[in-house]
Amino acid sequence: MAKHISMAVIRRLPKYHRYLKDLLERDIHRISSKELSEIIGFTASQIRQDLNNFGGFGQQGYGYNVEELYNEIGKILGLNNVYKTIIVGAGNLGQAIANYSGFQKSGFEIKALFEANPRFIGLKIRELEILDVEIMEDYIKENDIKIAVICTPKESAQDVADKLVRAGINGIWNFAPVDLELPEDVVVENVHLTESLFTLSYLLNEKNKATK
Amino acid sequence: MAKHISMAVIRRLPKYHRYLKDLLERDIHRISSKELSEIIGFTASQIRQDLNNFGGFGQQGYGYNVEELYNEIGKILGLNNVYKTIIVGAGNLGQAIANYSGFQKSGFEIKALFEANPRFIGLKIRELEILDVEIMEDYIKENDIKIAVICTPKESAQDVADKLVRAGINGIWNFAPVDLELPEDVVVENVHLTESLFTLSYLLNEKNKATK
DNA sequence: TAGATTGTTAATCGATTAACAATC
DNA sequence: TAGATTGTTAATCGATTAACAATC
Repeated sequence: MAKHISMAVIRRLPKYHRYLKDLLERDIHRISSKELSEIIGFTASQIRQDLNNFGGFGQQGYGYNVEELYNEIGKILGLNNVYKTIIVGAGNLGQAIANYSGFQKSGFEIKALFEANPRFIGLKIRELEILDVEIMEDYIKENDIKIAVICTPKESAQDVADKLVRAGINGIWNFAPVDLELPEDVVVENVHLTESLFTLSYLLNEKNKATK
Repeated sequence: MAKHISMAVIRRLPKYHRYLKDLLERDIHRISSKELSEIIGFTASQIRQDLNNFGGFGQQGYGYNVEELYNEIGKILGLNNVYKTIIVGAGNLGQAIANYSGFQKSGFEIKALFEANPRFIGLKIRELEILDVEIMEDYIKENDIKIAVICTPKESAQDVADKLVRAGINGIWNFAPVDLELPEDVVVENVHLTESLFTLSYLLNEKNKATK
């Protein structure tokens, strides 16, 4: 049985992935936990512990092969899969996500944008037509959509989530400032921008107090 | 001397703030840690511990006054201040942030957008003119800007950050997928969207393995 | 082989939870 | 007053760091 991996570890994986890609682009093919520690800012001990949750990717006396480790972490993150994705809410944020090519490159294929406001329906973002949220459930079922990105105002987010769940979505990337109520087999990742900004505000305040 | 507050606690504060606002809007004026626990999903014990880092806001036998607690947490987060803010990078994401009225309402006054691409310079987003990033340093100094939001591609983010630091900015809200090198008196809060999406991807994968 | 560095166990540190006396 | 619920101390749990034998 697979060992339980804590969220703290999981959230470090994408960062390893990013730094390893960087190293590859700089043509560095071998790295020790100590060297990686110096550029990524985690302790060498933590890096070895983290990686050993998933298997022994290193070699004593040598370190880690950058390309191999990059690929392995990619697999652990599920980046070898392709996920059909839709975006709900075609406001600025929805459009920004639709336009960011990095997500597509990582295997998140954005198939359509949905919107409730009739003024937007029928318009196009890149190649993507904006569709009426009324037909969303059918679209998800017919096109085997796995992931939905919620970029609606908070008032409609739970409603949209309920529709997504009914249509059989597996995962939700939620940008609305609410905590969605979901069945436990649906995975959710929240991006609460206001909470992030308020954290910055707290830290700024702290700093100002310290200087006084 | 002020007691040290851990990041875990700090990151929960905006969530308390959000739920307390909700309660106020629903005309609930009094709440116990136990009741709050049930709606916010932290343990009652944790809630009391968290709040007591900042002072005794409750009353034995009664609980907490919602409005008072909401205001106190707002003050702790520094939301009674107004911060002059600029956005660097006028792509979709920069525009999305400029257009979101919630940030303005919380005291983050967006004063200008800066952009390197001449095609965008001079255009307007709402009332905001897009300015040339070349004049950014002077603008910051002349207008007493405290916060900058970085929405540039990753290649220019560190360069922009260096300019911001030189001009005397206090805090950076960074959306570029890099870890910025900054002097320690400049506060930074990262929003790494790709890391968030990859976390969702991991969790989806995990779930699928479990069902098999 | 000698040196380097992993994988892994043990020790430490910090955060969360439990318990309960204080008190409204 | 009796009941409720906080503030706070103590216990537990989990995550990070240190140490070192294994081994390339």
